[in-house]
Amino acid sequence: MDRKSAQEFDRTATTKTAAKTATQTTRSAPLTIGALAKAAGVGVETIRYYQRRGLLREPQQTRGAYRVYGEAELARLTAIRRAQQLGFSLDEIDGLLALNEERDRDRARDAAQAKIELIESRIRQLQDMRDALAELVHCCEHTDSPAPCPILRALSSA
Amino acid sequence: MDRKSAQEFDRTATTKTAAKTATQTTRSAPLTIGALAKAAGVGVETIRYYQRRGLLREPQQTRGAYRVYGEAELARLTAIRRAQQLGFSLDEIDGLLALNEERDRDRARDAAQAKIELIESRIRQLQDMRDALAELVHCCEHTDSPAPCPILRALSSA
DNA sequence: GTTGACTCCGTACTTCGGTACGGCCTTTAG
DNA sequence: CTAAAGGCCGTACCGAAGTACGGAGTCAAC
Repeated sequence: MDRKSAQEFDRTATTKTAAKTATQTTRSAPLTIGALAKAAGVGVETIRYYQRRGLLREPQQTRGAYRVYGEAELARLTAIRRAQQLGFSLDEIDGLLALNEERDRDRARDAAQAKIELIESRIRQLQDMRDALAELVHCCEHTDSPAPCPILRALSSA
Repeated sequence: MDRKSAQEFDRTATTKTAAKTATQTTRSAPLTIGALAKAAGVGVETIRYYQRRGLLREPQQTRGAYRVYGEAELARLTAIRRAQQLGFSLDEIDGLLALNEERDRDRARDAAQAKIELIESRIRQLQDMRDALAELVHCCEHTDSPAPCPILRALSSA
């Protein structure tokens, strides 16, 4: 009996795509979860984790007791990986991939812009750390030997 | 380590004589854990967490059933916070604060140098993300309206 | 002499993105 | 037919640095 699959998040999910996947997915490349994982370069457990999270649909089609995956799932995993490399979290990716390519350009651009700003603020933080550390190292290298370590002093001094 | 000195093991709550008579090193302000937390700008739970972790000693001195903290603990918490701001983990800080200011200068400098390199590699990663995102945003802003979003296309295209 | 704030202690939970384990079932190759 | 490989499921665990909670005890002020 089929698992009811908690995938009734109807976020206006482009009926076009839903209709096409039924015909396209099945006829391209039938994959087991293991084959899909290998093709996408992730672990089987990762796929199952994405499914639990609602980030990847469980395919409705099965071969015997096993689910059958296709190009749609592979494409989605690839998109997830790319978005991760751009710094998006899985939650953000979920939202991003639910956007409509034509109608939601503003939202996509805003998300990207916001992410840029977050990344840049993090970069500045890290640069501050690096500068402070570099200063201490420089100081350490230019202090004569019998003196206490300027780095450790910087941590402990009042 | 060398700061242990002779302290009375006074478990009875009735003796109040321990207040100022002791000629400790720098036992200036007797603090409860709450006062110490406030002074250090951390939460009480954080202090207790550091103690469990072995990063902060539990003071042997007590007033009644409560532990008494002093300048030493405050200084240590301050040092921990400073080291954290430089990007060190609590484990690393534990090691760092165990170093000897005179004898372990090399080790401190090496740790700082290694941390710098780690930070710089992280910065480069983030810059790559930012550049890729900026490129996409730029692309998005220079694409005519009825076209699909280049950002979303970049994620999903084959 | 009671109230209320504080302390102590142990434990569980948080975020994030997975990874691992164990048991059972199914599929498929030999 | 059988055995190995793989799939399915639920659950626990990882690391990092805490945060939260609950119960019991205690200190101090009024």
